[in-house]
Amino acid sequence: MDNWDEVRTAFQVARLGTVSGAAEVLGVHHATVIRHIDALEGKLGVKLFQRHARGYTATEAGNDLLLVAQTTDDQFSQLAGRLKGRGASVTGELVITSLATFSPMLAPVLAAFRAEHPELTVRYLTGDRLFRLEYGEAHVAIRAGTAPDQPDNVVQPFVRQALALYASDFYKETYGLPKDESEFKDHYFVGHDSETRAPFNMWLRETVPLENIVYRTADNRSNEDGVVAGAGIGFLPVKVAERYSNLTQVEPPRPEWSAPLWLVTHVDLHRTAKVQSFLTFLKAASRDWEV
Amino acid sequence: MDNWDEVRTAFQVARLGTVSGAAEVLGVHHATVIRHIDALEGKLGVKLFQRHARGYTATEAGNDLLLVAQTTDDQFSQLAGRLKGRGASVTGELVITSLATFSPMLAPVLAAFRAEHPELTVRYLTGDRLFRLEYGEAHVAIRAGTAPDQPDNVVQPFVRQALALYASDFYKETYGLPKDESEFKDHYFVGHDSETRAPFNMWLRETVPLENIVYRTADNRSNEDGVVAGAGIGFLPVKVAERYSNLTQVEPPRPEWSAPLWLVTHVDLHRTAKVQSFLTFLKAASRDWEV
DNA sequence: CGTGTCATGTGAAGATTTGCACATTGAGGA
DNA sequence: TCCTCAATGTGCAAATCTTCACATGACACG
Repeated sequence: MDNWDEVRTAFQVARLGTVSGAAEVLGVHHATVIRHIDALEGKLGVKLFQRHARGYTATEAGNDLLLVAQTTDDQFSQLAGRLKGRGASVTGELVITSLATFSPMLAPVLAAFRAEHPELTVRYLTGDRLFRLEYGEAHVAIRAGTAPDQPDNVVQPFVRQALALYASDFYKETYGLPKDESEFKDHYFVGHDSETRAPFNMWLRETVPLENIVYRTADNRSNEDGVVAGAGIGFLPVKVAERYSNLTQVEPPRPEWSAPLWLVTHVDLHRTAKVQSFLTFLKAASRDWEV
Repeated sequence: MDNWDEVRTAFQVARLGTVSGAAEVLGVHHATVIRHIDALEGKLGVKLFQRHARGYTATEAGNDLLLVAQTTDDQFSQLAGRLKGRGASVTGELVITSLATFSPMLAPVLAAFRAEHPELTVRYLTGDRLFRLEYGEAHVAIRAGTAPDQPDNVVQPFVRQALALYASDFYKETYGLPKDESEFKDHYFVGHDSETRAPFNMWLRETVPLENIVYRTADNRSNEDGVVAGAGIGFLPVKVAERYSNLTQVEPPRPEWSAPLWLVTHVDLHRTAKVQSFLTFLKAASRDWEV
C-alpha cells in the first residue's frame, strides 16, 4: 500500500459508483481514475470493483476499502481545518527563551499576552544552555550581546536594557555610599566571577580595583541576591531594582553600560500570526525599558 | 487536503526527522520529498517542519499531522493485509443465485461447502427477477436455457437436470397410471400456465391434448405442489421427486426433456480463489444429477 | 583547527503520469 | 426494435513530476 492517492481515487469511485463522477470530484480525467484503479487492484491482487456499462460497483474488498478510506478522508479534512486555522490564529504553544536575567521583565508581558489569547499555552525556557531556534526548541528568543547571525534566523533589534548601580539599605548603613566615581575605590562591589563581554561588567573591571569586587557570582540571579543582601554595590536592571524597596540607586543608568538586546525568530515561524502577534505585543510593552 | 501522497511523505519525514531518511523509506529521491513538503506547507499555509542542517523537526502542526497520518498508515496496512489475503482465501461472502427450482439440489451443496470453509457466509438468492452479475449482486449464477452471452460473463456448461414424469399415490388410486405414452390422452396433467421454452414443457404441449392439462401453475414450486397433491401427472426433477415417498415415476428421465444448465460468473470475480473453489466443489457434487 | 561525512537545496534532463480524442458498449425510452 | 445518452476503455501527445548532478552548510572527530 505505497500510494495513498490511488486509495483516495478508489475511495471516490466506491463512494460515487462511477469513474466519471469520481474523476469530476477529484478534478482529473476519467482515464486517470481508471488507471489508478487498475494499478491498485494489480498491486493488491484483488478486484475492488465490478465494471459494467453503468459504472463501477464495489466488491466486498471495495466496500472494505471504502470504509477505511472514508474515515481517513474525514480525519484528513479535520486535520486540514485545524492546521489552516492554526496558521492564522494565536493558539497552541508559544515558546519563548531568554537568559534567566530577563525573566522578571518578561513574565508580566507573557502573562498579559496569554490573557489576551486564552487558547494559548506559554512555555518560557531559561537555562544554562542556549535553546536553539533551528531545532524548533522555541519560537522567539531574546538574546543579548552582539547581533546573532545565524542564517535561518530573523534578527530584530530590541531594547537596550537600562542598568544602574544599586546598594541595599544594609550596605548603606554599614559602609555609606560613594559620592561619585572617584570614591569607588573605597567601596565593595558585587560582580561576575568570570570576565564576561557584557559592557557593564567590562566597565566595572576597568573602573573598580579588582580587589574591591568582593562578592563574585556565576549567574545573574545570584548577583542580584548579593546586591539585595548588601554584599556590595552592583549592577541591576532598573526594572528589577524597582521591585525591591530596600535598594538605593548609587549611579543612574548609562547607555554605555547596557548591551543591545535582540529579538530572534526562526525564519520558518517568523511569518506566522502567532509569532508576529507576540512580537508586536512585546515591542509595545517594552517601550519604557530603554535607557 | 487533495493529495494524500504528500501527507504520506510528510508523515515519514515527521517520523524519521530527516528528508533523506524519508526518501529512502519511500523509495524516492530526496528532492522529491522536499518538494512534497513545500507543496503541502504551501497549500495548508502552515509550516510543518523547521529546516536545519541536521534534518527536519516537526512543528506543532507537523506533530499533529504525524499523529493523524500514523493511524492512517496503520489502517492502510491492515486493509492491505486483509485485501491481499482475501484474494487467495475463501472467506467473506459467497453469493449464489439461481431459479428457485434448483434450491432443493443446491441447498445441500451450499451447506457442505460452507462446512468446509467456516469463515464463509453463504447468501443464496432466488427471486422473480434475475439477479445481475454485472452489478455485483452475485458471484455465481446457475442459469437454465440457452447459453447466456453477456460479454463480461464467464459461462460454463453445467449438468442437464434429469426430469421425469411423476404421479402421486392419490392420483394413482383415483385415476390409475398410463401404461405408456399412448394412454396419456386419457390422463390429467400438471403443467405450466404459460408457454415456456423449457423443453419438457414444449414436449408436454405437443404430446398431451391441451384440455388434459387441467392444473396449470405459474411457477415451478406450485407445479411441484400440484403433482404431489395428485392434481395430475407432471414433470419433476428426479432429485426433487426422491424427497417424496408418495410419488411414482410414470416415465423415466429422457435427455430431450431436460434443458442444459449453465454456470455463470462475472469475469472480474471468476479468477478468485473463492469462486474457483466453489465451482470445483459444485461440479464434483453434481456428477450424479445428470440424465 | 582542518577535514570528512551527512544533511538540505536547486537547476536541467529524463521518465512517468496525465489529458485529449475517439471508439465502444450497454441501458432506457419512444 | 431502434435511437439516444451516458458510461467505460485505449492510443498518442503533452505536461508534470522525478531524478540526477552538484552546491552548500553544519557537526563530529582527530
